[in-house]
Amino acid sequence: MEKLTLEKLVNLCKQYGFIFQGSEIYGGLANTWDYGPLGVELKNNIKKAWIKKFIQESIYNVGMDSAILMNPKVWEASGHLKTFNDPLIDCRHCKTRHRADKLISDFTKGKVEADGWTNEQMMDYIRENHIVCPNCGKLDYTDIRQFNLMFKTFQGVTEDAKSTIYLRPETAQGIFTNFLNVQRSMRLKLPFGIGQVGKSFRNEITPGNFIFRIREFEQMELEFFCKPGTELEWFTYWKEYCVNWLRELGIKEANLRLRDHEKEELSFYSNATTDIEYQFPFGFGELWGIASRTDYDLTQHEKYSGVSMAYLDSETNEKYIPYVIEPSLGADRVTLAFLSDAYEQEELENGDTREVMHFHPFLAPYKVAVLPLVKKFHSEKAKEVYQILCKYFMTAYDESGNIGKRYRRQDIIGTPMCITIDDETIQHNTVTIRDRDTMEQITLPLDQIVEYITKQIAF
RNA sequence: GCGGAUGUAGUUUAAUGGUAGAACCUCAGCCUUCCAAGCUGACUACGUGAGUUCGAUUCUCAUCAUCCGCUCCA
Repeated sequence: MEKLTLEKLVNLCKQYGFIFQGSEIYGGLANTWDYGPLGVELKNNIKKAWIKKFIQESIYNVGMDSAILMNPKVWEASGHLKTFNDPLIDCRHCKTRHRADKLISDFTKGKVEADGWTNEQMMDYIRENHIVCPNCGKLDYTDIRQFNLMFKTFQGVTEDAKSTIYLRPETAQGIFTNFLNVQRSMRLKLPFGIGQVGKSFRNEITPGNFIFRIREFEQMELEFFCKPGTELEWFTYWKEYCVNWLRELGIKEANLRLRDHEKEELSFYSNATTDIEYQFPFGFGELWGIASRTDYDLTQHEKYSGVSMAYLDSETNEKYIPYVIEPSLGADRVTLAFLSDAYEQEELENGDTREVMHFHPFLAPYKVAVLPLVKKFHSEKAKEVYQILCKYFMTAYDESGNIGKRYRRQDIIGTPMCITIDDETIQHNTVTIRDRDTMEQITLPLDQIVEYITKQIAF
């Protein structure tokens, strides 16, 4: 079988209405992608599957949906304002990139700190003191550019009243800032988790690889709060829980791997981090980051807001700030993973090949297609059947071309079941259901098909 | 952001300093009673902008986008 390339997948997504390039008729806008009719069904089904497993089926967890715009102090507390904002400078000669403030600080051995300087001040200082490129020794820099990973916008209707606010770079902070609200209103006891699905924005310096790294992306995050000391047990628990979710939805084992972060790689606040990586057409990439974040986030918010984040443990009467396990999954990345995992090229008996998308039926954009065997004899009855099914499932209807062609159209977009309407249907109210994977056909009375399909697509 | 490559219908592609042909796909009609059959017809493209030229899809420049490498990824 030919290897799936990213190019092939991008084309398939475009051709069949999964994903289109953003603003295409205006020449596009870099790294923006729009989900088409099938893509949005797939992605919504993935989100539904996540919510089902992590909220509905977990005795510990509840859901929420916080605002994208937040008080800027949130980002001071979280550290994003500081660490997501670098003055960068390139050496024209050797093409290396440096942080301007670090060049100055290194050059003066820490005697001069450029914190709070304007770009012009830093540039002047570098020129006046002849601070050469540490890599090649030349003094040939580009201008300083501010690389702010957070998108800025303004709140306030009049220009003079406007204040800078940010589009959130992660959904997590909306959960931390609501920790007390959720705990109190839902009468939750540790351990418990709060999950949410939502858009985040990061001005990535190098986006790319289709929807793998985009600047506007969607996250499915769980913040799981537990008693200090128990965090590593829960870390393992959620790691397995996440992998199981992927397995149950049919991700191929061979395309998955776990990567534990080495001590040196860990963020300063984390005492354990594992990435679940998936083998995309361009190689392995991070799909799901599971991090044990200690009490860093809640402590920071306590510090900056002045509001106590302590939890009163009613069993021991202790007060403490809970520790946090954060499994954070990119919705677009995992959509890409399901797309490439579903792709298969099948050899047919006559030597032809066909492309088939083998989505888990729960994820498939259309669950079932209704196909009249011959348009002029069976389409009236077929439309009746369509009207029944569309109340329950995303249902496709196709009457153009011959029956074989219509089966294949459904195969390539991953529809698991096709229902053919023939003379038998008209005479005896029975239909033929053909399964995409087994190619088996079964005959069922019309009044049993809703129940049958419901069973087939269960997750 | 830097370096390199690329840009012709939805897709894959052909040709050309005198504005483009095909295949597949799609659509309509005929035909067709279970896996891309056939026939007839139809729609659709030179990424965008400027320059050179009598005339540019072709040459030049800019821009946008994509791909590959570098850089970056709290």
